[in-house]
Amino acid sequence: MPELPEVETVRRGVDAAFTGGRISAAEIFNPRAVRRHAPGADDFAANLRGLEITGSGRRGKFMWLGLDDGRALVCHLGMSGQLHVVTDGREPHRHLRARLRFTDDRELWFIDQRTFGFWELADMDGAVPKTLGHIAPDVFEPEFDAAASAAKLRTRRIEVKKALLDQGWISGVGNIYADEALWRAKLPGKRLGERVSKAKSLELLGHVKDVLTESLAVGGTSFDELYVDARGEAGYFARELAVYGRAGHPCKNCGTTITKTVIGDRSHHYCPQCQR
DNA sequence: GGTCGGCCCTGCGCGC
DNA sequence: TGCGCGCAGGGCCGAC
Repeated sequence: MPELPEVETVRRGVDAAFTGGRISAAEIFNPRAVRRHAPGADDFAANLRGLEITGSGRRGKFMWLGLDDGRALVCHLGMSGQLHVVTDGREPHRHLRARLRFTDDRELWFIDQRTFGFWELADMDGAVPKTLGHIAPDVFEPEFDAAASAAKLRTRRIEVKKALLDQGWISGVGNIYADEALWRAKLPGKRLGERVSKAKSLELLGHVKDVLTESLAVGGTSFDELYVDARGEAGYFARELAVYGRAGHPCKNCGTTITKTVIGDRSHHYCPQCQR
């Protein structure tokens, strides 16, 4: 599932391929892909025609392509979304939801099996699209304030695992890296935010940044064909995971069997010995 | 304002 | 073999 490292890996690939490129046509094959564009898919496609890509950006799991009319094409990959740079005229993928054609005959494909991802057009508000105003800065942004974020966590009456998935508090963290950061911090995911010490809150945020950094360095986490980068290549962080997807296996720290439970309707993997 | 639960969706694995 | 069910989960929305 694409979280921050996977989205950033994709963004870099798309940025390198298409910055300076001009869109000759846009095609929407599944209207769900542009469900946030109220005037509909045809209008969405018409808006993009003839525009040039000026660059790209990212906040958390959202990425966008800057457009020369001052707006942005915001992309969220959802659970299974992929952006592919296509140069070889291959046959359309069965889950191809949208496609941009460029004047040099290259194409940007939006493939999304589960259709939780989407594209939208947004005006910019400074450096970030207006529609992302409710998304908190991620740990790599200069605006991210670790001390303030730690303090905010300590006001919350929800489990810390749930808080990590709240993109309004800290963005870019999904189920995989939330579990990994909690294990590194030796913090039980069920503990309420208000019961986490100041030092532990800061330590947790440090582990969030570390695990995201390490994953980004190897191209993110791939479990199956649902995540590959813009060139179609898998990431290698799955082999580094300590708890996520390792229920029934020994903890890499103490040997205790990793346990799987549910917090906030999402799976949670942890070491019952280390995370007490 | 904060929290919670339900919904969207598709493919896979499992049990019968 | 084939069918039905549960599961995976990010973000949004309405309800409380």
